[in-house]
Amino acid sequence: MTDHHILVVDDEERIRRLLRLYLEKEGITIDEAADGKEALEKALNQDYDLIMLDLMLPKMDGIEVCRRLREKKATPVIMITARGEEASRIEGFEVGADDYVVKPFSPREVVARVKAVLRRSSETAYLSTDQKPRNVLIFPQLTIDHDAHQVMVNNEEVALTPKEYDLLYYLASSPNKVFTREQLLKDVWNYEFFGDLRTVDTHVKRLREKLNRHSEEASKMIATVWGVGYKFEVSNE
Amino acid sequence: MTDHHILVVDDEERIRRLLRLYLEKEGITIDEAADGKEALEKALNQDYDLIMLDLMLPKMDGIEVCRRLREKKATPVIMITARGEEASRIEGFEVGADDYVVKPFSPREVVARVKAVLRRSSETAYLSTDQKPRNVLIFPQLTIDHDAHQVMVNNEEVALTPKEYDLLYYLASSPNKVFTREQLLKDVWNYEFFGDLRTVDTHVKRLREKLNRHSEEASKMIATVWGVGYKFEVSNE
DNA sequence: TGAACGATGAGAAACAGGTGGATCCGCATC
DNA sequence: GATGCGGATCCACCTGTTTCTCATCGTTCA
Repeated sequence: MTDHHILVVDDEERIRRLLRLYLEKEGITIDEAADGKEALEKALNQDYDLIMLDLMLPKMDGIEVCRRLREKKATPVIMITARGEEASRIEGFEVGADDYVVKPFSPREVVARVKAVLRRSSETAYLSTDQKPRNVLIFPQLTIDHDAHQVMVNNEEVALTPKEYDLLYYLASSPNKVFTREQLLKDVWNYEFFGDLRTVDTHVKRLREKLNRHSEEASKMIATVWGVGYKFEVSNE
Repeated sequence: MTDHHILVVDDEERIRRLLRLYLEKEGITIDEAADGKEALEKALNQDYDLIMLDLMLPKMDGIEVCRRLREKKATPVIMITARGEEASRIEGFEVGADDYVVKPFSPREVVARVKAVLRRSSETAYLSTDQKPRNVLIFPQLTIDHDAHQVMVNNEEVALTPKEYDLLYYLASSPNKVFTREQLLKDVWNYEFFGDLRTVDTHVKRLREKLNRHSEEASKMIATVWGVGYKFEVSNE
């Protein structure tokens, strides 16, 4: 994921900063625009790899920006919509948006979608739709099939709740990397959640519990790092 | 599905844009024409793999375009008709259309038909007409014959309404992959529908109900993924 | 040993899915 | 052009699940 350049359009400075924060971590270069007019100008004058476009904008709404952009360019667009704007969302697809995220979003989710769109736009030329590689993480003992949203331990399915799944998937996506509780709350939960750090503990506990039912080994993969946080540990021999 | 080139003919810009959107995602190159005259000119001067042709067009209607085209070329044609123009549809077949879709169509349906025609025309060279591979999905307990638009459970036919069928077929086309309600509405419903997410639930419910009448097993194939959506689940041994 | 930190359990609150019925719409029939 | 019908959609209640918090108990390590 190198050398990408994307334009973030939102009237709330807070949201722009948040997106910048997470996307720059991925090595992506960010430009910003705060209203529809500015967005369209920049989008037309620069060749972005992707535009993240809020639906409600001063001066010109996201739909209109997208429509006018499409008259000239095929730059991929991810729409950002608030919950309850579903109707306009669909209109967004008609106008040529490639994906959308609903506010409040979790940073993790956004990064995943951005990557997916960037990947897709570079693949689309040579990979036909029905043979896309499946999105699967495989470890000894444990497999996470992200398309099926399914976790297998020793070939038995482990039934996880959404948060448990999200947490496991997040940790397992960066094996052996420690995350603080703060980081986990920020990335796995959405940005409006300012909850208790101990909430993470509770989820870790139940995750271990459920994994443990199928294999004691597997439950040990969620390792506590004293004084720091948690990591998904994979022995490397 | 590589390297195809198709011509989209419709006087409504919105429809052209919509088709472009979904077909380009499949890696297909699109040309557009807005009236019958322009369409015929382009169709004669270029070698398209397929022409999508609206029936009602300014300057020259789709039937006429098709008839004149056929005097010179055998380019496959899919007719686009509005509901209520069924009679002309038949005329379309007489004139040499290969298939038709009725407006408003669902993106999924169009893409499927386009692919089918493209596949057929590349096969037709070496495959005789009556031994075309049938379009059938087979699972333990459940078979979906897409050509016959027929669903069998334990060798008994299950009578489904159109939406129920579309939904089942869509899910079953990507076994074990989870779809959110948003995705399902976007792909299975037509482009004019901006409805309630829970509508999906209702259809799932009735689908399960009907499948369940024939086999409890089969109805369990439509699995709920809590907090995410639905998937068509096939156990994998 | 004690101070800091993690694990745990229980309960309240929020949330999501199932369900049945009301309503709407297009179509066919009379 | 009224009526009936089946399918699609919407709505709101109900129920079971999930999430979050908080207090307490255990553990780690200087």
